[in-house]
Amino acid sequence: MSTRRETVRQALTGSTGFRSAQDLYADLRAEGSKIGLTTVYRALQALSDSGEVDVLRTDDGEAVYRACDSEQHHHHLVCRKCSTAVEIEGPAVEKWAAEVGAKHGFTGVTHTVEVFGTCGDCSKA
Amino acid sequence: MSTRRETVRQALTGSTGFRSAQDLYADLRAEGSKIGLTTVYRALQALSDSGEVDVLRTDDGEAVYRACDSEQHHHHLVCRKCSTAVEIEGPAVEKWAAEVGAKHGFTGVTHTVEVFGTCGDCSKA
DNA sequence: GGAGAAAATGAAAATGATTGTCAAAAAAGA
DNA sequence: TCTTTTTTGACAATCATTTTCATTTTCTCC
Ligand SMILES: [Zn+2]
Ligand SMILES: [Zn+2]
Ligand SMILES: [Zn+2]
Ligand SMILES: [Zn+2]
Repeated sequence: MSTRRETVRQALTGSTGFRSAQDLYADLRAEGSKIGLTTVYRALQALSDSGEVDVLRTDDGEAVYRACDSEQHHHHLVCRKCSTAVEIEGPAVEKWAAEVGAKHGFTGVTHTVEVFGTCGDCSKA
Repeated sequence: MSTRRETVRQALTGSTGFRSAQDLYADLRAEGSKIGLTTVYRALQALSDSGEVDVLRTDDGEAVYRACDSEQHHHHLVCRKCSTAVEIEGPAVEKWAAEVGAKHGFTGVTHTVEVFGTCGDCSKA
């Protein structure tokens, strides 16, 4: 249990939205940490592999991470402006995805589902 | 109506799966075209902007494109191995996404939904 | 058809996120 | 403490994508 990995985890937990590796690195450095960029990437990789954090890609392909409350399978409602996210569930979607996959003879069916919009706070500005 | 853009469009139409810019460029050069990589990128950008082709991101962040039959909003069932894709629809998902967005006070709600798996042909190998 | 303006093209350089390398520093074990 | 293993971080290398910019190809008007 490296302390670095813990540092990154906490930096993520401190945010309600999705954050990029570069973002987190800048924040950590700004608050005095001597952590290296490579280490931030490695920590996020590990956290992501172990399922402790969720990852998604922004429109321009950048990977962003989030330490979600739920350990179970879920999806996100993400604000386009501030990147704040709400964890959401959709049983109907789960079933639909599995069925449509099976219907076309696909195996090992998985899915990615993300909902985007502008959150209440950002809508006012 | 540049002939280059048409060339790229046809290269895409010739494939049933999602293709990357680099892929298409390699193919076009292989078949004798003198097209430049920059032009392929520009053509795909334009086709994507005008909604003529669909775009999605692979796990490693690479953008891949597809010239779909349907002009209407739809989603895809994509093979993880060969990238072949089937156009699918899910009215229930559309409604669910809009509702969950509204319920949390989000405006301008959109969504991305993709289903992945191994297609029948690839499953045999 | 031809001259000049405007748009399209592509080679090469620049960008920017992510990954690889490798030697130093820290942690774990004996 | 001494040795071995793991973690770390500066730096270089990758690689898709974007910018630049000069050249070529269209368009427009005569
Ligand atoms: Zn999540
Ligand atoms: Zn799901
Ligand atoms: Zn499509
Ligand atoms: Zn939809």
